[in-house]
Amino acid sequence: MELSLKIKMNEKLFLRNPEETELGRKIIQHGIVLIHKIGFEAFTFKKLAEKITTTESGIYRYFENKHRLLIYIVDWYWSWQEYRIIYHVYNVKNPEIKIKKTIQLLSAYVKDDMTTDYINEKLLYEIVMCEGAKSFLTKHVTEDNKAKLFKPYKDLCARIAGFIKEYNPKYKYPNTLASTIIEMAHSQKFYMQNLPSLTDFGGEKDEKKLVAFLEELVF
Amino acid sequence: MELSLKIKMNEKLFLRNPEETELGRKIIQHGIVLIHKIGFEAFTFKKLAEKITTTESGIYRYFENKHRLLIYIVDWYWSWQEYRIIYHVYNVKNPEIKIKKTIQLLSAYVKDDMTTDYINEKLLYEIVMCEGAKSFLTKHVTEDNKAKLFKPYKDLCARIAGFIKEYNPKYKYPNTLASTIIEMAHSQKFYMQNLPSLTDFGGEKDEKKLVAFLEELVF
DNA sequence: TTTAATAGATAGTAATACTATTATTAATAA
DNA sequence: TTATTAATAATAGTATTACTATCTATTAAA
Repeated sequence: MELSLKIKMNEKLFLRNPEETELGRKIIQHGIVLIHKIGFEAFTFKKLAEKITTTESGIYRYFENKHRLLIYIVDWYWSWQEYRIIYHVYNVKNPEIKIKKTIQLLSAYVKDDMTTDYINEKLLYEIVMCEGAKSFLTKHVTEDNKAKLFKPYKDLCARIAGFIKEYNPKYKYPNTLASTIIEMAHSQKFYMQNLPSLTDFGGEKDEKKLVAFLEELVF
Repeated sequence: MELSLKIKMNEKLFLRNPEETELGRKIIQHGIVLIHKIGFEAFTFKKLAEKITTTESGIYRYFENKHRLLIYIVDWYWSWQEYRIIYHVYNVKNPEIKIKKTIQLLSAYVKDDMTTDYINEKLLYEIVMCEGAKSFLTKHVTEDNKAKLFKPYKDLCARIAGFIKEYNPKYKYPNTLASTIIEMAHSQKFYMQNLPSLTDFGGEKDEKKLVAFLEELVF
């Protein structure tokens, strides 16, 4: 990711850059709203086209298929999360504090943060929670990975692994622990809302216990 | 789950019991083979029908849709894993050994174990690794959960949480830790094979390091 | 001003996810 | 035994999905 507010996206994700045109930004903005509303399975380009008064083929000129659009918005989310972490940890020397801050940022309920005009971070966060794994749980993971489509997720993981290495250079599984933190912050949140018996924080509205659990796991 | 070798499946999962007929068993057996081969997205009842020389509508008489078939086989897998754990932990008193055995069973590469004639556990294990999460990552989780379609997964989680409580009755997050173990045993395995930079055991063929990681996490 | 690129609208196609109907076979009652 | 009913199998049909292709209108650059 780039350290500017504008997140540079992998060019292989789209046929034409959606950031550059009105229609492109509408596709992203309302794509997020619609996927959030009806779920990725029921989401189609035709339905999205109706919402933004364009045609199916209009959207196909930007994205090859709906899966690429999903990866696009999920990638954007991970880059945004990494940006937030870098921002909040800036000038912090103590690696323990860096890790704690990271856990908090990943576990907290996200609100639409208004730094980006056409992306609703709250909805995006819920999409990543419910549909995020579908971006790589496919028969074409390997090709997609070669095309660097999952780079933002891997970058975030590597950054957190870096904090863990700073904290304890001898620890043998920094990457595994980092991906565990990211994944658990999201999937336990999904369980809390949908399958509470898989957690110990069923139905609770705040994330304090989840943060406590993750901190215990790490330290 | 029932303690017999025959796993009793939730009746809401099917329209007619696939265990009771030749065609039904073929649907399960070749359904597993085909989902493993082409992935759940590309899998259709028509393609499966061709493989077992029946018709699409023949399969629809057993399962409402392909998602129900997925839940059926994923549920079978979790019940089978719980059965294996109960079996291997039988007469063991020490909760630490119980947990270690559980971690080993969940992390080990599964081979087709031949106790069941028409289900290939090795393929099923890989399906759960790649497609398992899709059984509950839907807009209808809540209804499915009310219909108890995820009971085998929750039972397994509760059993492992029980071991954790035995080991340390004061620990505050037994269910969360249990679901973390189950999930990480499967998703880290997926990463090892497909996105190795998210782990510290990239490309390795055995699960020793994964077991060590999970044990460090718990103890 | 001409050309070239872009956007928009329309139509078309193969495959998917089903449903409904008809045909066939098996089981049971008169 | 025959007639009736019931269960199962096969066939056909439909709306939607996931695209592709074509044609026209508009805008922008040379």
